[in-house]
Amino acid sequence: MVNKTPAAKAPDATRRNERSRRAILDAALEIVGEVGFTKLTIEAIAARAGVGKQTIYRWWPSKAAVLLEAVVPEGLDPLTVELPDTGDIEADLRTVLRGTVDELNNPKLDAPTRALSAETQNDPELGRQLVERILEPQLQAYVRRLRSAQEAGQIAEGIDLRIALELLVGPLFHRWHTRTLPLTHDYADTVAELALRGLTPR
Amino acid sequence: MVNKTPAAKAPDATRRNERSRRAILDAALEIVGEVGFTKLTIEAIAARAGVGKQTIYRWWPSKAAVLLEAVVPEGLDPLTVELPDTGDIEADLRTVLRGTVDELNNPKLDAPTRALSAETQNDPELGRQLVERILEPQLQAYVRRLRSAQEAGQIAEGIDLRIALELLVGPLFHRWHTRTLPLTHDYADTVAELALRGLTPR
Amino acid sequence: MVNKTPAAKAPDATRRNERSRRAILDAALEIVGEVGFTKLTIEAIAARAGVGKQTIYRWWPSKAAVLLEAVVPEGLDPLTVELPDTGDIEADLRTVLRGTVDELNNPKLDAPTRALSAETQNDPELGRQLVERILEPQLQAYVRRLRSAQEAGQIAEGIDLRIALELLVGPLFHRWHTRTLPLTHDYADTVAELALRGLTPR
Amino acid sequence: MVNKTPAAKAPDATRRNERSRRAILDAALEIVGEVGFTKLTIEAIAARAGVGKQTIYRWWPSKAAVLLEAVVPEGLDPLTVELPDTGDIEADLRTVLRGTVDELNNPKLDAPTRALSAETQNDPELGRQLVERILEPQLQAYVRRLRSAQEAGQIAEGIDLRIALELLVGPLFHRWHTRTLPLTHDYADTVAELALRGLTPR
DNA sequence: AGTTAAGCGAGACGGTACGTCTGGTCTTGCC
DNA sequence: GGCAAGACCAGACGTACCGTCTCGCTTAACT
Repeated sequence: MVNKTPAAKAPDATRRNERSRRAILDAALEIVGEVGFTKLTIEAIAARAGVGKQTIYRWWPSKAAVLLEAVVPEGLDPLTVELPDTGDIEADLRTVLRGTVDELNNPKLDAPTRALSAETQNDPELGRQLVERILEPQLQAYVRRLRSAQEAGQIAEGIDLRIALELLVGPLFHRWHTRTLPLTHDYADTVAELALRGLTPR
Repeated sequence: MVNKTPAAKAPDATRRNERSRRAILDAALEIVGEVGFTKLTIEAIAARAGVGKQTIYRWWPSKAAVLLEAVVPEGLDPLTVELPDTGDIEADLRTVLRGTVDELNNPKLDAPTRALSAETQNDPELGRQLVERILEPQLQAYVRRLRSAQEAGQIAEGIDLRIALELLVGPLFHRWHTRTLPLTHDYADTVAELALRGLTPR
Repeated sequence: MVNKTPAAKAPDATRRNERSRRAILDAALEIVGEVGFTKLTIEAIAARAGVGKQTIYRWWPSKAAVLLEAVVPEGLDPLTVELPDTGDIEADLRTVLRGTVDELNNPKLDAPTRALSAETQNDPELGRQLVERILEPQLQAYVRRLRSAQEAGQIAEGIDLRIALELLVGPLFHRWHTRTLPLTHDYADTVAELALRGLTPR
Repeated sequence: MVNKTPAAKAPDATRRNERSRRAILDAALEIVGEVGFTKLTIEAIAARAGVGKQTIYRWWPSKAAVLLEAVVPEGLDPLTVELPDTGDIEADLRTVLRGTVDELNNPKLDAPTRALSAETQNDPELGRQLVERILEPQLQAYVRRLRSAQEAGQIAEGIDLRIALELLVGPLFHRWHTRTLPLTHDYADTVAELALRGLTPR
């Protein structure tokens, strides 16, 4: 399928100007970092990128969509994501959760990430894309690692690994989202420990 | 403290028109339910409420602030919140998490709640208020109930109850926020069970 | 009955606060001199005069009416106006027209006078009042002086003195109104001379 | 000179939409005739003309400027204006002043003309433009006709023709402006006669 | 002397319009 | 045909004033 609506006339992607595309994505990231998502405007992006507004409207449906593409790691994300597997599930989870904490604390990513996170509440379609292209691949990697642990007898049989995963990442996102308390490595460790304790066989 | 900025001249709250206030809050809730937060405008609220725009700007700093006040249960929320305490911590948590699931699934609350949740990402001050006035009182109730269970020996000593609480509610909010999978009573039960399993003494 | 319109409730003028009245007139004159008539607002007058807005609305129908009252020489204008009569009509007219030129060039009166002059175009009722209370008494004084000259044989019989008067003052007001060329004593003299030349008997 | 302020970025006049321009001018004239200048608003013009407000603000600095352009005869006014020259100066002036009286009595032109006349008092720059683009060309035509009469010996040498002109038109504008007495052909004739009498050689 | 009814300062209110900003579309001319 | 540029229609923004309406408070005048 090429067009959602029959009347839509899709632009010819082969003639697309890659320089303009990069300039737009870079400008969007810069501006969102400077003034926040609310004051990020298509006009400002176009001006900063030295680009006509139509060039943005031609390729993206909204400023959030631009930001989404700007945030997605350029080359290879979809399925390449993999968690470490040393055989020690708790150690591996600590490592990963600490990494997640570090990412969430990264000030350069903070503005666009929060902006996108916010916008998904108002724009479910955007949310679907963000989940599909960024979140879900990572969650699947968790599931695969947990399955490996389950097969090794480190996690009780019969446990829904999807829920297990949410037990691990839910607390981190909750704290990030509400800004109630700081996200630290200690916190990551404790979450990993307590969650795992609920998952291990008795 | 009376004024944030010395130059600000606060309006006289004793002269405030309560009818207008209610009309504004009601109109905001109605409109956000109809067209979503992005298309909710101050002008539309004023028009629907039969009120001048200035009357909104006089008392609220943003449409999000209006919505916040509209969503807060009118009379008595701050500390009255209390969780059931039957002595059976798992049963009580199931009850409460099921209730939370029901609230999150309530279509009438969905639009304003997501709108506020989103806006807190762009407006930290709003987030602070939302946490302080709505979220934190409820979380504290969790902490009190968990402490009671801890004292009854149902939860291991030395466990940080704040983190315990996040283990319970984090997964629910994560699923609500990402719209990945449905929020059901079964899900609430499973989360309660697995989280508690990690908290109980060995 | 005291009221023109049955519904109108006239305020009791005997209880009027003279201090407030003066403060309002003074404030209006000050502000119009500072920012011009367009930016003269009732609110600004009230604020500067330390007066409630209602006190202005109670006694005047518009900001132009305030200005009109502020500009009218306080005590004695209506019929006291009299032109000099030395027996030499040309000399007397030169004196008077030079005086008019001086008044029109007075920078303190310029702003309010132009403002009122302008407003009469949009508000004929105001124009009627301004003519009746300020302009007409002066014009009548001209007519009386011209009649005296006519009776002395210095002005031809049969000449409409109303038109004669307009021949004298019309050019001055035209030049003042259009700001085309400067208003000088020389100009006043020349107008008096040429106009009179058209009025004298052959 | 291109820009008054160096920072101003002038819009590209070659891209201007002529249909919008005409619609705006027509709408302004209509509305001013219906409700008067004070209640003429930019918003109403835009709405009636089916035009965005910005399109008005882009090309005109004020509603008065719009009206000025709307009132200026479209094609060819600047120097084409010429008074009749039959050789009989008094007859010619009667013709012209009668024509002026008719124009000033034209009810369709009355509202916008009075509005502009009024506005020039508050906005000297507008006054300058109105004089330059409308009034002065006509006055110059008077001067040329008077010079022709002077050269024919019908007007005394040494008379300042600029002042002579003001003797003729000043009275008419004074009466129009003050609305004291009606403007009739008889009045025009009398003014022409008396003024000329003052100008002719003895 | 006590009551009562205005005028008064203050400012909240329902409105209208302001002049600006941005959204999203359309047009022009360059490449 | 993509693109930079930017004019265009549309409409929300947040502000300024409008003219009306309470609210207490003075401040007479009239019991």
